[in-house]
Amino acid sequence: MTEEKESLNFIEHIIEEDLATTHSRNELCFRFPPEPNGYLHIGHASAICLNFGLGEKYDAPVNLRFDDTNPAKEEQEFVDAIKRDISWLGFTWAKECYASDYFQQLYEWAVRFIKEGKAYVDSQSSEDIAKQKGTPNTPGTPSPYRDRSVEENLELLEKMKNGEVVEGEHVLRAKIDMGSSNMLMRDPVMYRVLHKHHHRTGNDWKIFPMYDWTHGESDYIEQVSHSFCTLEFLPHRELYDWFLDQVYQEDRLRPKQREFARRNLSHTVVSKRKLAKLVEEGFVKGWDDPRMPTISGLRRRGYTPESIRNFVDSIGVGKRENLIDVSHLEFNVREDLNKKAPRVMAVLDPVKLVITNYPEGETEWLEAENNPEDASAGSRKVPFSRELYIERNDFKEEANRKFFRLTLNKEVRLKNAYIIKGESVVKDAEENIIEIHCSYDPDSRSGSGTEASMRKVKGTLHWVSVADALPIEVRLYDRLFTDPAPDSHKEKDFMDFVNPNSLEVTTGYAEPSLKDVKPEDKFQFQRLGYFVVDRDSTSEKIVFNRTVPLRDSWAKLAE
RNA sequence: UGGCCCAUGGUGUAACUGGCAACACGUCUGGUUUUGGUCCAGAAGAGUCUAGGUUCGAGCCCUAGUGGGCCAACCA
Repeated sequence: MTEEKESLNFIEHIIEEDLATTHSRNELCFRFPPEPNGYLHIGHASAICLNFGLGEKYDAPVNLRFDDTNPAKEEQEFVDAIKRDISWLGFTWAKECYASDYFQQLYEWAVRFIKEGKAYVDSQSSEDIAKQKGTPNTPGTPSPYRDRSVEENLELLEKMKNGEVVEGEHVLRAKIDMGSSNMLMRDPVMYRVLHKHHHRTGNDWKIFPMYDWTHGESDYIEQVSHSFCTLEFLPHRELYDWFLDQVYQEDRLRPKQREFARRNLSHTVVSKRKLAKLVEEGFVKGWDDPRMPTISGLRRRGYTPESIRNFVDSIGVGKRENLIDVSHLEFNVREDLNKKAPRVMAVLDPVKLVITNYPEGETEWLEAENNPEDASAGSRKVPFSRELYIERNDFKEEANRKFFRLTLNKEVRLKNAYIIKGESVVKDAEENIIEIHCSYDPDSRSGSGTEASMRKVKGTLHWVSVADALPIEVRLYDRLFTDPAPDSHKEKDFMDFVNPNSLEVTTGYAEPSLKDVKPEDKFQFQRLGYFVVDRDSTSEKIVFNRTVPLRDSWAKLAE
């Protein structure tokens, strides 16, 4: 066994170092802590793959913890959707946890804080409290309630808890340092009063802990060793540690928060508020619209879990600002689908091709390989006859040498079938081509030894037999935003960058073997791209979403 | 007027305690192929934000500057 020199990302370096100094391997424990207030999106995929990936790498548990401390925004529906999406990505959590399970413990600790003079009830308005906080440049001033007696504090917190005060009347604040250069240390709010129904605790609690007061303590309760979050939480670390200092006991493991940069995808917006606007204003049909950057949208677009995980792994983690080009993501889908998606033929912009020397009324069933990348995928039969559909832009009456498709008097191969030669065209009164006539070489059937090495033809076309053609509906997608970074234009509305042509609905014909497909089945339509069967469509026809075009081919076909 | 974080080809990351800047995507050539896909071979493209310093030697360490980001929700 030779030791492979493996390059670690900075997160793994942190863990390796802790393993070498302070932590034993079986102490490692991670967590993914979504707030159940919306759907998971591609941005979350990074955090999911990071935490669960570490779990797999170090054989350590990863908890799925719902950060459900704000009943105003959270719903059971989102809890279910999040669990479904994480499972779909292929990850398994060790424990399903809820911050709300720790409300009682948190409350008992808070009482202790008061008794120890580390917390007090403030009875000012949120505006006044904000004012006293100062600015990043100027220190804050202490609240007039900062030195309330322990008894009074205890009594008021009890009232808050029992719902005897209205929302906003009091808050519980930690007594830290109003002069700190870190705004978060200026007596942060620990509890606020909220008379809202919570999706799990119902109406039991009238006070709800803030994020900072909940997160580190939840990590501590679950004995999470490393709590990874995004960079904007870096200033929270000092507070995370302060809260932990107050409750930490020597014989327990002490969690650490570390931060990484969130990944930004070009031509993508992940702000919940903005995505919601797209849904509300009808630019997309819902949160799982195939154009949406949500995990469910990507799934419906035909992305595979593997492609998303490979993508996240390949872009790594860092600490700097970034804007990852979507071509990275697209590469990963193509790479995965290339191995998995059976090749089938479909024609989206049909024009009739008549093989003049082929017997009328006859149909022969030709052998077609399902996937050249996967021998075990086997083969199928496709019907061939005198009248076929081919792609309109696969024919030009005459063309230059760079045109690798059908022209008059030149030979091309029909995929899985015969070599044909263009003869003539039939046009209507407006000079539109209605039919293309050609002849075929009966001896050139696929597999008959007429490969390119034997006979050079201009190219290979996909086709569908008219008599057996299966009508289909096809949805072609383009990027949702015209700008690589619609979020960076602070002075402009992101709606200015919504691409009005992000969806093109069209029809076409596919080979009959597709008549029994199921939702989420994926195919490569030869030369047209990767497609996925859409579920619950409103169309009579089978609907296919194009996941992604084949590399380059679509642009060139459309030239 | 403050504090903290970051800075490597077009993009994203590497470079283990300093030792000729690597990988992937993208781009461009050429070859194979019954997909203008795949696959194969190859190329171009950064001398690591700037200026100093330490050192035999700096992308890595130090100082200053510049540029970008974060911090003033009873959101997370």
